[in-house]
Amino acid sequence: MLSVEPPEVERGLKPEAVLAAAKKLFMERGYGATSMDDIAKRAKVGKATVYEHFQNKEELFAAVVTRECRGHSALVEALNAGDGDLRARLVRFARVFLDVLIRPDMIAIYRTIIAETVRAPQLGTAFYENGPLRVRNALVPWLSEAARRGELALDDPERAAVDLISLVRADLHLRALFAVPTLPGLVEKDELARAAVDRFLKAYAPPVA
Amino acid sequence: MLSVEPPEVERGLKPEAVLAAAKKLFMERGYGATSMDDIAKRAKVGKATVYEHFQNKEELFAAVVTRECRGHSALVEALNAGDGDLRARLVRFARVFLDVLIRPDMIAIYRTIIAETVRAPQLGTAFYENGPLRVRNALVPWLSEAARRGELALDDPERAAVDLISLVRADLHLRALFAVPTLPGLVEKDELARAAVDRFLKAYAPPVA
DNA sequence: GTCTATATACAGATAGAC
DNA sequence: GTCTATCTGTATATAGAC
Repeated sequence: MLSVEPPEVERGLKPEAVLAAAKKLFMERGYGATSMDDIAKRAKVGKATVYEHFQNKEELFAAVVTRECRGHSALVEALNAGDGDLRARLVRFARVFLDVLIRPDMIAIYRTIIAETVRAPQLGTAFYENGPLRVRNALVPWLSEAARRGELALDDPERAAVDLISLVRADLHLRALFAVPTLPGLVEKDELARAAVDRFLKAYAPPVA
Repeated sequence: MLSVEPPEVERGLKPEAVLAAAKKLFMERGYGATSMDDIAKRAKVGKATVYEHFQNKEELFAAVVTRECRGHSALVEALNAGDGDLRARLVRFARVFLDVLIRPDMIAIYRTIIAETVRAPQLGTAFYENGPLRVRNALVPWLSEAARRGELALDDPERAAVDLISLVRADLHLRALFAVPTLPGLVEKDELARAAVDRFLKAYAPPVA
C-alpha cells in the first residue's frame, strides 16, 4: 500500500528549516535587524511554529551559533591529514586556514557573534573556545613534535601556534570584517600562505650550530 | 553690565552632550539595542533636540564613529616620538599598541563597528582606513629606513609592518572581542611586547654575512 | 504541531508650543 | 533651539482554531 503520509524522514524537518532560515538571515543582516517574522516567512512556516521549537529569539540565535562552531572542524581535520615535510604541512594548513577564515559565511558568523558579545558575553566566549581556540590547540602537539625532532626552536608551543596563526591571518581578517574591498584571489592566497610559513620558519629556526 | 545670558562657551554644548551620551550607549549596548529615547534621556535633552542636530540615528552613529577614529592617533604619534635603538623603539611601539588595542572602550568601538558593517559596509571601510591602516602606514617609512641601514632584511615594508602588528596583536584582540576572561595585566603586557618584537627581529634579521 | 490573527510594547521620527 | 506630546510602523510573543 502506498502511503501519502509524510515519511519518517520528515520528522524534525520544520525545525531544520527554521534553523536554516535563521542562520541565513542572522548572518546577512545581523541579530537586531532580523525579525522572527522574517525567519518564519523564509522558512515557510507560521511564526508560532518557530516559537514551538525555540523559546525565544535569543535561544534560536544560540542554536544557530552552536551549529556554526563546527565550521572550524574542517581545519582541525586538515591538520592531521596528509604527509610531507614540516614546511609542506604548514603551508597546507595555512592555505586551508586562509580559505576558511575569509569565506563570506565565516566572516558573517564572526561579525554577528562579536556584535552580540556586547550583551551576551558567554556566547562569545563559547564560540571562541569551540572555534579559534580548538584550531590553536590542535597545532600545539604537532609543533611540539617538530621541536623534539630539532626542526624548530621553541620553548612555548602554544605561543608558537598563536604566532603561526597570526602571521597567516595578517591583516586579512580585519579587512574582511570591515568590508575593505581588496581581498586576495586563489593564486594570491597560495602565495600568502607560503610567505607566511617561510617567515614563521625563520622566526623559529633552530640555531645553525 | 553683567549678562545672565549663557556665555559663548556654551555654544554647541547640547550637541556635545548628545554625542557623549550616544558614544557611551552605542559602545555599551550596541547600535540596535540603543534607542534615541535612551540617548536623549542620558544627555538630559528632549528627543527632538537630538533630531535637531542629527538627521537620524544612522547619522548620529556615524558622527560618533568618525570621532573615535582618532583614538588611533595616539599610536601614530608614539611612533615618531622618542629615540633609542631599533629594538627599543619597536618595543615602545608594541607596548602602546597592546595597551590601546585591548582597552575596553577600543574593544567596544571595534565590536560596534564590525556589527554595523553588515548593513553599512562603507562605515567599516572608513574606520579601517582611518584607524588600523594609518597605524600600519606610519610604520612603513620607519621600517624601510631600518632596512636601508642594514638592520632589517625586507623587500616588502608594508608586509613587514603587517607582520609586526600581527605578532604583537597575537590572539589578544580576538580574545577581547569575544570577551574571553583572561587578559594580560600590566607586567604581562611588557613581557608580551618584548617577546613579540624579538620574534619579529629574528624573522627579519639580515643574513649574518 | 501548525497555522492566522492579535495583544502589547516600544522604536524612530515629527508637530507645535515656548 | 528646546521641549512635551504624539503619530506611525513594526517588533516580540501568544491565543485559539484546526
